[in-house]
Amino acid sequence: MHLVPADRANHRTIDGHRVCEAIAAIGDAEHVQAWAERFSLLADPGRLSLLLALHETGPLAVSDLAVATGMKDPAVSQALRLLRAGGLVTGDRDGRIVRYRLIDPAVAEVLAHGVLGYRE
Amino acid sequence: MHLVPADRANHRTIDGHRVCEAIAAIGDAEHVQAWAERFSLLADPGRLSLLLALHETGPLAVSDLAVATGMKDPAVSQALRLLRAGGLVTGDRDGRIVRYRLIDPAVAEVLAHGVLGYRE
DNA sequence: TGCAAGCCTGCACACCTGCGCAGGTGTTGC
DNA sequence: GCAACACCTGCGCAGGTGTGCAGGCTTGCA
Repeated sequence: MHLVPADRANHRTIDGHRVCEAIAAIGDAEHVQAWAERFSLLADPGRLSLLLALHETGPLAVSDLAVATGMKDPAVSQALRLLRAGGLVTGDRDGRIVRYRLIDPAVAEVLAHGVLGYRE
Repeated sequence: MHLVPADRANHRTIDGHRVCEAIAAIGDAEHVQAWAERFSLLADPGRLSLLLALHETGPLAVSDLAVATGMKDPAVSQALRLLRAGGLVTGDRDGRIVRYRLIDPAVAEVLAHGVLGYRE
């Protein structure tokens, strides 16, 4: 395996073959970037609380989310906008109420196996 | 279930019982905070690449990680310091070489079931 | 029609973060 | 001792991020 890009080939390495394995493990840069952005959305307690509520409880209105999380409604709205821009949630309008729900299966998996799976 | 804290009890709610379910789903604030910090560490492409390399390949030296990720060694060192402070990795010194490895099982789970599980 | 509920937006503020450079510490080998 | 190597640290810059407030928009109901 010669996965080391040409611009780094002249660097010294300690375990050359392990470097190639590591490059293979990291994989596509765009894939890593996409996941980093996902995790960035999960990295705020407010947004994480919103996602947990939506994941476990299902469709919820903005004002109910505000009460459940203790956030103010502009903050909830702003957080949901970011989550919607990232493709993690979507909102269904019902009159003057908008109910949001989680639509990203990968994030749902992370919440289930990670956050909810490791709380004692 | 009356899980709504007293300071929010006077707010109007759309689905009162769902709010309580949501509060139960969110759980402990410290737990959410701890996971938000974990995700914050995963939210950088550089750190995420390092963690993927360590997770799949095992113990790796700093300079090898720099070659594998294309980062400069101060950046790798800085990233590893943050990951170490967060309890995600640890380093074993062998002479002038320090080999790092992933020690957080929850993060390993997220990497396996999330990042690596959802790449097609 | 008038009013309130529900939700969204814009703006300004302080804060934090990642990065690169230069330089430092400790170890190995000549 | 001296030089090369592996790794770490401090500093400053640029850029992004969360937050609060005030206000606007649309919908539903009397």
